[in-house]
Amino acid sequence: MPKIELPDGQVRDFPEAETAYDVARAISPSLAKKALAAEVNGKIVDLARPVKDGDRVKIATADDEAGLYAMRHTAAHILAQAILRLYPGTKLGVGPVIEDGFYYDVDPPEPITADDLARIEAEMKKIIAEDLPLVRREVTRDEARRHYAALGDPYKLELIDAIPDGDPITFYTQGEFTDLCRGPHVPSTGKVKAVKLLSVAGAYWRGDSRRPMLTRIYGTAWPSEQALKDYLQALEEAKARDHRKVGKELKFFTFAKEVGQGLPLWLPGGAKVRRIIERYIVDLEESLGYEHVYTPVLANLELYQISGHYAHYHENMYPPMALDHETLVLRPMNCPHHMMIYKSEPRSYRDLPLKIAELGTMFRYEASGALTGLHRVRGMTLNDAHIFVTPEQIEAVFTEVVELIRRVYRDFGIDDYWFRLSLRDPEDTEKYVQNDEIWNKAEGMLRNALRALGLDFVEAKGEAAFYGPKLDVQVKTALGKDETLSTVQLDFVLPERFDLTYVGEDGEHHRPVVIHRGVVGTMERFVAFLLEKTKGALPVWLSPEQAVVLPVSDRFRDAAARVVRVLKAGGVRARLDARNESLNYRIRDAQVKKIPYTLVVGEREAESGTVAVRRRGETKAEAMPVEAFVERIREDVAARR
RNA sequence: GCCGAGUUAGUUAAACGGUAUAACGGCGCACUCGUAAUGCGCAGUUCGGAGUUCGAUUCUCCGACUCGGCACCA
Repeated sequence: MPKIELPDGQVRDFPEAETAYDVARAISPSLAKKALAAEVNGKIVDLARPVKDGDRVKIATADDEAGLYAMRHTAAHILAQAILRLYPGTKLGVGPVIEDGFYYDVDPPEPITADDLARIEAEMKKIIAEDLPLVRREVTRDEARRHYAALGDPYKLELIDAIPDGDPITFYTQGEFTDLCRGPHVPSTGKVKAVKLLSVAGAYWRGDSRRPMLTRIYGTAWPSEQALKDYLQALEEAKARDHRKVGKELKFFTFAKEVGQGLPLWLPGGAKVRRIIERYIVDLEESLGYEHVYTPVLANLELYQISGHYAHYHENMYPPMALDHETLVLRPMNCPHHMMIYKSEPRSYRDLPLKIAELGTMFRYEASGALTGLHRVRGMTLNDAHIFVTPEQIEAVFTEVVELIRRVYRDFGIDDYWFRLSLRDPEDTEKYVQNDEIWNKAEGMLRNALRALGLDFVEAKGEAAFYGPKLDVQVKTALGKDETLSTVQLDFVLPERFDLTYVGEDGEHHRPVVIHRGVVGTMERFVAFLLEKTKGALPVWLSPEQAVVLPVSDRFRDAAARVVRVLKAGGVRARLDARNESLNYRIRDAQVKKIPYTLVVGEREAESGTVAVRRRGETKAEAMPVEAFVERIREDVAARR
């Protein structure tokens, strides 16, 4: 007589119930119909799984994460089944659920391209219409191996071998198709309501670039056609925010193959925004005791051999140039130069923390396939600083930097971000400087400081810099990809390698610790992020043009020009648009160009010394004296609106 | 770098292997206009190279770049 605890906390008797599905049926027939999976004691399982006395059971429908998960997981199996029907002999990799969808990695006997997706999708719809039940079966390792040996599928065999001893090995069968899978799944293929295949791409087997490349097919699945349609529309809207599109329309930046891949040209509008951001951050940092410097983008290779960059990072560096008696490299990072500034004179504990900052331009040889607009480039300028501290100062300075980051994000209106503590992968001996003691110490310190700050953060193994762990501040791009905007890194390695010292209170030499930090990050990525966040409608304080002044007709051209002069004298970035076009045309143009304020000057305004002010995105205009408008802009800028 | 798909005017797009187009933008002319597109006119080496063909924007090959992923990463 199983007594089952339901999500609302009530405990009920389900005399006949053997499975989660029985529980759903006993609660209500309509729930049984909608049921896709179940959560039993917090674990997502098939509806057909047995329940026992004392279990906590929640029936999952398409409205629940668990239900959607099971549905998309089954959709992945349907995809694999469809591919096997159309491309017999295809070998299967993995087919997991991802955010908003699923994919399956396959190795077909003939290439599958985007043109084939419609066919595969049609076959999937057939399988859904067949409403094939999914049957779970636990198998022995031997049986599983025999199954895939017979099919000649090396990938599944490898997956079987990777399952730890003692873990159950399960097969799910739907119709003629059986897949190695831990589940859970919906009860039958007909429960998958709306599917669509989105794209096809190459993906290395097990994420390893030394291993074969499989064909990955991405798809999405939703509980209804309408939900699918809404999702596809959201995808389209996301594309409209893409900084590559917006940046092109607003003429913020461009690329030219004659200049080079991944080397952006900042056009006047983008350059203006960048300069505003640069002035903002330099002023702010100087007010906090940072000292801004300039150092060259080239350096002797030796500098990067001392730092260890050449050993650990040379694949991302442009190759050395041997000239005269020097061998030079383009710098991929600014740190070594700042180490040399530290070393340029003896330092005392009284000098610390010493904050050396620079808008440092650097060049990294990024893989060609990684380049994406301004998000990933080969030439970039970083809002960089290196803070030299005593070991005792680490936590206080780290905290101060995190607070600076939060302040800057507030000023830019960025509120959707999260912290990632990036740690080394101790297994990866090639990437990371070897010194267990230092790593453990550094990682422990960061973790403690974050806890003391009371910040939520996720830990990510293998994301650290080669010389130390770091705190990354993560945001999402318009297309939904995670990206690092800011970073704070703890470094015990460079001070050693450069033999940095300071004289302590005791008169002895001590080793400082370096904190690397980028707050605004690279100007390229930051501006790209702002463009995507605002869809190009930048706040007044950042807009390259804050106001455009439109004379109603030529008769008011002089009056409008006078207004522009007053605005400019008042510090407003204003422009006259007296083109031989209709007023409506020029208003539309100003809206399309996302200019915050459009000012119309006609007879009424010319006589009274006013302007008719229309805000971006609004249709009503408000008349005010020119001086009042200047004041309004000043308020906007002061409030960083 | 790897897998796949693309590349036509400043931009977005069209053109069975048979005269290269349209819209927007730009420029010129007319209109002198009151809050999201006034009318008319003007301007083009189909990414580069090679090949197939009587003839290539279209087919084939090579290269460059862009896009979607993977790997890498601020």
